[in-house]
Amino acid sequence: MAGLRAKQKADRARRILDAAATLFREGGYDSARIEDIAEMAEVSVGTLYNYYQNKGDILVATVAMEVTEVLEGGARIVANPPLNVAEALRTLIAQYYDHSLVYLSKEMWRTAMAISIQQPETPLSRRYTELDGQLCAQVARLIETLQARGVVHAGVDARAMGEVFFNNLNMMFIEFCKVDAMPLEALKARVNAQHEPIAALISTVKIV
Amino acid sequence: MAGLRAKQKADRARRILDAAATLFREGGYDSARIEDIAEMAEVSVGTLYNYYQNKGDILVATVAMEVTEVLEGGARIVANPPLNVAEALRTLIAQYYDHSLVYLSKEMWRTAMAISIQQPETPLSRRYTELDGQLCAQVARLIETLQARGVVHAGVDARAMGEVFFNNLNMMFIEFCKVDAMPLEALKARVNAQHEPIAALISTVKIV
DNA sequence: GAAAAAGATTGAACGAGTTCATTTTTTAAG
DNA sequence: CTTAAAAAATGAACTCGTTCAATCTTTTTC
Repeated sequence: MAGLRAKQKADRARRILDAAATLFREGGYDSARIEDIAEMAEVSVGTLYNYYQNKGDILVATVAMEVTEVLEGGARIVANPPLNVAEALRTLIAQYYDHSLVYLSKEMWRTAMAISIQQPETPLSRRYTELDGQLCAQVARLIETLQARGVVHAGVDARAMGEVFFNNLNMMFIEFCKVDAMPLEALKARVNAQHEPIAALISTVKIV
Repeated sequence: MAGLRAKQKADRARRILDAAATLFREGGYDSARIEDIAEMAEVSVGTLYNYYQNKGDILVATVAMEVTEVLEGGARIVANPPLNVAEALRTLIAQYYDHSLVYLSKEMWRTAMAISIQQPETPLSRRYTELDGQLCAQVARLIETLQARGVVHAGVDARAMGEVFFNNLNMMFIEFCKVDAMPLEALKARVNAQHEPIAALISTVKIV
């Protein structure tokens, strides 16, 4: 048997992640005790720490999976976007926002974002930051694509524009997660209100 | 004697805040133990918790004072800004960024931002969020002022534009705090590179 | 297939933030 | 001035994340 050890290792890692995700979603991050997660995953507390550096890492790992999925969906939109700046942005951003609460609660997002800010040198925080960078690049690519198709004025700095759009939608998402009562639609409406006038400025097509 | 109690109370609150700020700056947030802060402030651990809900609150209180100062400096710039969009933005943002590291370390900022995201319902986190809102409004007011003086095209949505500029500079500041090696000048250069092309779009004055 | 080496697991012990029943101090009332 | 009531201070005890020396399991060696 070539990989009994490797097999057990993969199995345990997955069990821990599943147990943690379940408990985080059920009662929130703080209420899920390491001991509980270990028990549900059928490993000891010490073993859990062989797989993840600390409690936060487990959460960030969960969030990283979610972001990876969103990136894939976003790539499809960027490959063939609506040929209208405001609408293209709305479509891509809706893809991001709509997926965000499928597997994760606002509280989980808040905790994950807080961790990635507070301990940026952790391997999984680095990964989270890197995924953020990819999302940012994706928005920039959208603007570049629109520019290549003549929908955005040639003189516009697509890269800078994309970064600013991304930082805005990201910051607005943080604010959204801070207010439990705020619905997704309100977030989308507010971001659209910010982006639409700017989209009009860089657009070659005038909307009536 | 009307206010012995009130006087002692104010005195203790200040002593705790001073002690905490000193220890946070010296060795970082995590290394400063509650017991150490209490000892330096000459109160017991329990008393400290009568004045602040938790360790994070003490830090957020410190940061809130810093932001308040920055807001005052910003108001002077907005009242009489350079009559050039890119330059006006640069000036206001330099005021924000340059003050940011005078009293606080990047690590303190990271921790404070993380706390205000993670526990947004805490009184002092609310205060921090409110101050953020005031900074945002200040940037919007800058654009409005420039528009009123004819430097920004009349058709531009100054409010939306200001919010987007602010969210961008705020997000970039978070990234800046995540990388210990990054100097202030690099941050300002990157943000300027993002804002300058947009400033050109909304500006009535063309730069050669 | 037995023994040694390497790799993982374990849970008791530790550290630091937080709580709360008790004690002390201040104010108000008689 | 004495005493009762209110407010605040105190620190030992508690919780929970984290560590690490001892133990067990898997792999490699001969």
